[in-house]
Amino acid sequence: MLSRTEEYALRAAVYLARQYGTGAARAKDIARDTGVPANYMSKVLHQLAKAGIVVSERGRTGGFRLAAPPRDLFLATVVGPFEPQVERTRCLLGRPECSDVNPCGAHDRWKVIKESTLSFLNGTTLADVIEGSGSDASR
Amino acid sequence: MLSRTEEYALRAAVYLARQYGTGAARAKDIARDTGVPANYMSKVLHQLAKAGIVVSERGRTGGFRLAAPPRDLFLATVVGPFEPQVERTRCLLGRPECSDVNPCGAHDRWKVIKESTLSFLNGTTLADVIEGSGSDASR
DNA sequence: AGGTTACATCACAAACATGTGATGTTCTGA
DNA sequence: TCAGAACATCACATGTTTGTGATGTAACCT
Repeated sequence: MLSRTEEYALRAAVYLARQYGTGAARAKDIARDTGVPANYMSKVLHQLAKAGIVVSERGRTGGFRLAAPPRDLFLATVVGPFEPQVERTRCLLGRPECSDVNPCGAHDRWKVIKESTLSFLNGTTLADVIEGSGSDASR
Repeated sequence: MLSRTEEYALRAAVYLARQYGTGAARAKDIARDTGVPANYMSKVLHQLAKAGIVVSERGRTGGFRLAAPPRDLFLATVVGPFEPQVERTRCLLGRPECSDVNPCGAHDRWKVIKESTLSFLNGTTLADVIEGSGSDASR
């Protein structure tokens, strides 16, 4: 459902959320603890930094920190910089035009799936995830 | 959410469902009408044939037919031969162990998404799709 | 200051998905 | 029977994702 790279971004963000407020974490440690190749994780973290989701600090005491409290960061924000941009609206059956007004046979059902995925990503914060389960509706 | 190849398989299956009972359709025509590269579609159709979802016939009057009535073919069946097999159970946060008993912080919410996708694919037939919309619950 | 430690960046390789072209093989129908 | 039409198969090209290695650059600490 999500690309590997997107998952890696989530893992890093959750990792940083867990130790929010306790200083910067080194890319190498994040990579090791999340089971992601170190150099690859570096690039992912760099992209997250470029997107303003994490802050990087160089030098001896450097590393990465979340740019905002976990409560304010949604999964969609974390994953956003790695999304293909396109294709989210593509018709499942390949029709050039496929919309609510002019739907293909699978449009309505497929739309439910897409929207529940989006609302999961848009409605869940890093804080929600590190606190454990519990739905939006329950608070 | 689905790979391109999986979408191509769906397009072909829906195409064949639409003309179920009227004989075989040629790969070239299916490819043209669904907007898929002809040679690529050939390979997709061949895999569908190997999986027993469609039947191929050679020779002058040859082509592809569905191996069963549209009402009996679920989208999951069509897409199945192209699924990676793995990764469907992978933890979103990369934990080696992640299950209902021992869940990560995102497990429950993520599970809802995965299951709604699966129930869409497992609960929708080709007949449902060509008839237009209408949910399982409504019949 | 200068060395060490971190991130930043570049170059490239491997794996996979996707797409193209050519050729073989089987069946039909005249 | 045999030529044509269709699928079957092989070989390969392209593009993207994922992963690896080496080097550059900035900051800290002694």
